[in-house]
Amino acid sequence: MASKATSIDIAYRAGVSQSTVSRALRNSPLVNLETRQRIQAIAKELNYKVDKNASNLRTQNSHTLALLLCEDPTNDDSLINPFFLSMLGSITRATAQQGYDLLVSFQQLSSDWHADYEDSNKADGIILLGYGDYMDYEQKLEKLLAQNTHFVIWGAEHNNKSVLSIGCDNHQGGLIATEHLISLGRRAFAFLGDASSHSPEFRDRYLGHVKALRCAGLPVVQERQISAISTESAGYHAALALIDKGLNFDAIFAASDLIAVGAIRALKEKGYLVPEQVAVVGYDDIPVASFANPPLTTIKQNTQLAGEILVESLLKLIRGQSVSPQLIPTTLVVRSSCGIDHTPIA
Amino acid sequence: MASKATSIDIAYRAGVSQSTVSRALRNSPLVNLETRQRIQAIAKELNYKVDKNASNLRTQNSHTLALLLCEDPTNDDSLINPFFLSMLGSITRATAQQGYDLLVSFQQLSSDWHADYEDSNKADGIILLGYGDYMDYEQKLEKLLAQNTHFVIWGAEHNNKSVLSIGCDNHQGGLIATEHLISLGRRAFAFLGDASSHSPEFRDRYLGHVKALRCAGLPVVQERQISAISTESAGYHAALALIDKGLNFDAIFAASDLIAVGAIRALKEKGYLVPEQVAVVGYDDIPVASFANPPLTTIKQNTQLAGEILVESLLKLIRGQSVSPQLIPTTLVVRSSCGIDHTPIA
DNA sequence: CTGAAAGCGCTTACAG
DNA sequence: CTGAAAGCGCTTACAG
Repeated sequence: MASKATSIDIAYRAGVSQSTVSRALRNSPLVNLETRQRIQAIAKELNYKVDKNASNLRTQNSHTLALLLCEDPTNDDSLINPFFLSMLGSITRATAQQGYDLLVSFQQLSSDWHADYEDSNKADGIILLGYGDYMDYEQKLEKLLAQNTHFVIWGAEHNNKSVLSIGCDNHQGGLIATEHLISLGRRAFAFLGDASSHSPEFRDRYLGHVKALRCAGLPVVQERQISAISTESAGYHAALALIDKGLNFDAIFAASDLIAVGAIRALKEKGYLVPEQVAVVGYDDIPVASFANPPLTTIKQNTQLAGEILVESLLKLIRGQSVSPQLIPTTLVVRSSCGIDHTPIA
Repeated sequence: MASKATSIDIAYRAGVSQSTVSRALRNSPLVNLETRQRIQAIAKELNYKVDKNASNLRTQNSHTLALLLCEDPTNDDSLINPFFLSMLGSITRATAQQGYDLLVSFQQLSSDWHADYEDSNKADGIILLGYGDYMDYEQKLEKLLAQNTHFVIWGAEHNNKSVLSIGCDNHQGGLIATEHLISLGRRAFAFLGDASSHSPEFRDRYLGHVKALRCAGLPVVQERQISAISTESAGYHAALALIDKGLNFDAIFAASDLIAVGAIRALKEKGYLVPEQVAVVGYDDIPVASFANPPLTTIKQNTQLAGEILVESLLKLIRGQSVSPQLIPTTLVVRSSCGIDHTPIA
């Protein structure tokens, strides 16, 4: 096996200096057109590629973005939340479209993630993605900030204005989901999902939900809010806990589709008819949503657009351009899990 | 912002040479234990990280693996096959566990993918993943081989013995899926999926299917094999085409879950009862499978294990250790889409 | 056990 | 338009 061609090999064949080769390959107008083309032809012939390590070392930037998936460690290890998988796909595409490479990593496996990437010069910036416990990594964000690391974070808007967050409008999502249920005649609502400041995205969904109730003059019943992380099993258990309380309810707004799907399973096991007795709305529009039984009405987050905006914003940040947090609108996807017009039970 | 600390900064503070710092940070026993610890403490304090570009350039290896997702370009751009998304997740994990980084990329966006990664020294090896048209990239594989690139390919075993392939045992999968249907009394089979050499994985599933029919003394009816790529919509149209032929059939073996889900939709639209009149088995066990209506019986590929084996094998290849192709056994996941004992119709 | 030095393969002022 | 040279931040023989 011949070892890889370097710019020196090309210089030798072309009878020019290595500097000229370097310039020609970057298509510098400084180099005579004919020489440039000759050099490029030789490079192609030798299957030459610029050594990124060398050029990055020299220029001190990597043309690489890092994606850190910070998932709730209580999740089953083998399952990544399908919503994030979808985001991962769109971020991968958007990154490639911008001519950057994408380094992917999971948080749990690297305790020192805040420093691992940019500091080791492998990435110019970081995208943080995850429904983690925000309290947990608040300090890590501080550290990133202190180090002047370029990063964007997916999710709710952040208290600290220096943190650039991009996310879907969770408040609006919670609002329209609930308004839809109200318009169908539902009156007694339960909310399944953590609504504390540990899960700012879920909390915003909850706040939107509460706002819709208030606007409609409906009561907000604390006992019908059951905490749950975003898994099918948490949704299942949250719904069981709700049922156990013996309270009346005719609608469930679940903070995520996985929770909704688990809740539907629990409801059916306990003999409830969905949507006749209990309407259910989820959040995310993961692929499973349309295959649930009944198919799940949900709030769709545009992951395609989200990935693009995330990447674009990070790139702007890296280039020193000004960027501001963005809220991406969500849309209601109506399927049959909320049924049609309903006579209120309470 | 202070610029990043280098080994020289540490050397200065520790009052030793830069060489000693480098050794100490790699925990070399050559360096006096006390000195080593002092240096490591200073490094920690300065939040120092080795510059990977520099060390990679020097050592000529990158501790990075590249994953190339080669998807069928006829797919909807926004959707990645959930099976590959799941593989992506397990590969990401497995790579991190081995202390490597993962670079992710899609084929369509880079015409020159065969050279982009290893040649530019950003990755030590490549994992190729995709239900592409194998004929299409046969030559690209040749090129990879010619360049002595380290790579593993997910999928069917390859004619060229120099290509290391890791995959699930598609033949066995097709066999057990069909045997299961036969055991339930099904006799008139249709196969939905490309069975040509363009899709070696699907073809192996088909061959396993045919073998089971032969063993049971059942006819293999050419007209009931309808080509389809792995999308829900292709499955839908394939099933419609099958129905249009006016042939009798009481079982469908679909080459993938997406095809199966599309086929079920078509069957239901046309008034067929699933599984009463037509039993359906899919392949992959994607998340949607359990939520299909009826829940889909399918062949599960162990993506967790597959990711680990893929990464381990590639790493062995890179280290020059011997590796051989591996076939990962599949398992039958029985749900309700094949129903129970059935009186044959033909 | 430690240091001085070479060199990985580029990019880019500087000089002509 | 082109070349000689410095230098990015490491690792690792080589010499002591």
